[in-house]
Amino acid sequence: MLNSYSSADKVLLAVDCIIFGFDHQGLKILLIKRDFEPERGKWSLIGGFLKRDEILDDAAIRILSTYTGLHDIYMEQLHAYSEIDRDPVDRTISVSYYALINIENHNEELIKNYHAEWFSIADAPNLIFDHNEMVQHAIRRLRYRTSIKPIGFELLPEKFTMRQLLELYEAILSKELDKRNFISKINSLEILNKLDEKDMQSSRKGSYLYTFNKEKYEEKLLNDFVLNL
Amino acid sequence: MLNSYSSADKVLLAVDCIIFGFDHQGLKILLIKRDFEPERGKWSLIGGFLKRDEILDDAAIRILSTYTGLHDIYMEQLHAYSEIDRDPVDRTISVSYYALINIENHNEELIKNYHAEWFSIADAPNLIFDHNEMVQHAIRRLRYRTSIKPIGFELLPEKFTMRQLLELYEAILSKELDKRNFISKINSLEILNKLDEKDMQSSRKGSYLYTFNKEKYEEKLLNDFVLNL
DNA sequence: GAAATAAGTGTAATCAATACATTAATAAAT
DNA sequence: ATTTATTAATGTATTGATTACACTTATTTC
Repeated sequence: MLNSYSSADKVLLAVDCIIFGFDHQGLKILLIKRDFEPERGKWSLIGGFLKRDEILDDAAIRILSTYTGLHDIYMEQLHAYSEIDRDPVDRTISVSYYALINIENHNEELIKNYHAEWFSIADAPNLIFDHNEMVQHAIRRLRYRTSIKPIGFELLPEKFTMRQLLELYEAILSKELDKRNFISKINSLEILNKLDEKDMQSSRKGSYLYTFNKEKYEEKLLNDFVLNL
Repeated sequence: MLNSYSSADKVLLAVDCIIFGFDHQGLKILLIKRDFEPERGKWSLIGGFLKRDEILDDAAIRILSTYTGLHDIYMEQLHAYSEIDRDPVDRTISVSYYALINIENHNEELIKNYHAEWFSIADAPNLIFDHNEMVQHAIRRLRYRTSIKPIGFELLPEKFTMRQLLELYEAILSKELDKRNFISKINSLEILNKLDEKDMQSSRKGSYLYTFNKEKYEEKLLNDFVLNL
């Protein structure tokens, strides 16, 4: 039995993560100021190299948790980028992943230590290598995903109002949605729990808080429903 | 300036192609009997290793054309597979691509020389490594793609009948479609040219042949339409 | 010219998506 | 205590899209 494919070239394999978060200002991504060459001091996605004894999904999870302290996060592989000189140092193929996180949950300490920062999608700085392209690609995928599955719950705090949910969808799809139609569609999915509790921040009247009902959602998923907003 | 990321591990990067074809028997994939170790003699997707000076898309194109003689074929990257021992010889990450080809156009000679063969999706043999999973994944993607863009034209001969088109969609989606509704939906897209010519193979009456109108299609694409079958 | 075969065609019924405006609840101000 | 300001909550009618469904036509073969 052989123990190598002798003629083939080996390459470096990197993982880059597009980390989406959401707050009252809209949809954001987490970027880091590179502290090593090349391109030291420029903004970049967070990333790292795949280890010999590690699968890509685990590398993505490791990288995400190193920089944010978060575990059990929704991540999805996006695409492999392989332009010859995309990284000038060495031939590196990068596999991108995107993650959705609740912006309140991450570890502030870590983010500070790594010189990471949240940027609104609209005014994110220019990024190194092909990272701008990766971000655009991830936004498209996020929009698509959102249109077929109610994915956005990962981006909200555990308890949220209908308005927050509406604004999240508006941010992701970057279009205005009709409030009444939105609410009735969401309600028709029957994947939310309406709490007795109200959020009094937003108005005099106060608005009911909801939680995402994961069991009902999983149940529904079997009959792969579509959310047409 | 550095000239390597010294601490990172290098790996082999392979490309595997799921090649779809279509004929009167339905949807098919092209498989090859491996003539090298490991798993010599077993069925496999066609694939190869990424070269140092090559991007993934080009590797996929090179591999496809080596085995089929075809050029200018629709291919799309699918997913990177990275289980540690997916290939027992050496740590190999594989990026899958799928292609749609007109089954009549490939080079029979080449296919024979390489011991490649077309198999109906339903009765394809068991494949090496994680190739079965790759195929399943590709079928899902093909279905999805078909539902949002009229992609299937790549799989038909240049001139085709409505029945052939209908049967192609039925094969891809693996469900029956209503003939009248299908035809009126396709017609409403206005992306076909109806020829004066008839195909007399299929019936006494003969059925009109159509060609795909690429210009009209490109025009339509701008307003990203959806094909809801 | 009768029989066989697949092609070609239209409508009504149902379901889904959209557009749209008023009342309700409460806190703050006076 | 009353008024004012603010956002939450709610339903319906219209339009558009999707589905279900059956008969006639053209042609070849016998």
